[in-house]
Amino acid sequence: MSNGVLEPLDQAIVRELAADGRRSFTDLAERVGLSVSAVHQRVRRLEQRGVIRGYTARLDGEQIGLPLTALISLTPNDPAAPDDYPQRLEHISEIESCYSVAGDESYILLVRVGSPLGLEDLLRRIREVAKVSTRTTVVLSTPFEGRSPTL
Amino acid sequence: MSNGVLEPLDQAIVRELAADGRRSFTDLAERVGLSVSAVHQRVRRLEQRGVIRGYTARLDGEQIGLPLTALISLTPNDPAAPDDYPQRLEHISEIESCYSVAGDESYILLVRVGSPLGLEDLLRRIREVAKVSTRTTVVLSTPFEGRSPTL
DNA sequence: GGTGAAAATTGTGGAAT
DNA sequence: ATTCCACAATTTTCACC
Repeated sequence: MSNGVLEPLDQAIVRELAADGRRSFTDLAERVGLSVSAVHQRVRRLEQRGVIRGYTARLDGEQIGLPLTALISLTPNDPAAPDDYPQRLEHISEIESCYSVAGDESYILLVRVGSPLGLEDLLRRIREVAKVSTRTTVVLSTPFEGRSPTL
Repeated sequence: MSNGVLEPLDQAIVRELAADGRRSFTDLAERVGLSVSAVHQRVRRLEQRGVIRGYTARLDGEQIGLPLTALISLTPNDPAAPDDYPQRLEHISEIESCYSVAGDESYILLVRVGSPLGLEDLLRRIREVAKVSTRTTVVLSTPFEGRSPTL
């Protein structure tokens, strides 16, 4: 399938929905210069093609009881073990994102917890279920996060 | 202000909107067991209080022309310089998130670019504008990302 | 693909409890 | 703070280009 570049109109739609995921079709139609129906159809197609993976509310970690964010680097205890770490970690809800990376470590996780004790417990669970050693970098503050990319 | 814990009803609403940012008020009302108006009012209040910071479409980096993700650690060249890095970096649109962290480095950035050349150029700009040295970890794949937290 | 319009559904504000 | 109600706006489908 067509990889890489998005058609300019789809690009415009996607940009608007990245900036405001609740923008109405009416609003989108005006901004991109199409009829409401046309926009509607394009958005559905973008969703089906997986260009748009979904919509989400961006939340304030402090105010929802998860004030502690951390980045955790994973290094396998047994380098010969099969690489099924994502599957092993998927069920741990505190893990927001999981990246497979090039470099010294194998994976980097972004996690959110309620307290230092919660982090300690989370690390114990991660090491146990995935048989890895961990290196944790605590986030002190978040100047900005989840900004929408410029297409 | 009330910090930390959210009222159970607000918690339920926030959880639903994290899972699907386009859920309708009607839908939300059914799921949390309130009238549409009550939900409507609560959502507006959550937005005003900043618990909900906004809504966004989650996009597939590959399909929007930004297939290369990286984590960049920043270390100040001059440790005595004033700490205004976030301000200096804010205008660089490739930087999706900026975390101030405890540990060897001062900041960790999550960035998305179109190509290795794009990454090279981005690194040059970051070093130039922020007077930092950088350490880059390239993301090979993303098993999962941006999952909504369990409240 | 796109348009325009009808029908169904949802959003929004106000008065009352 | 919640519910009910009425009106405005949006979503969704469909026939036609």
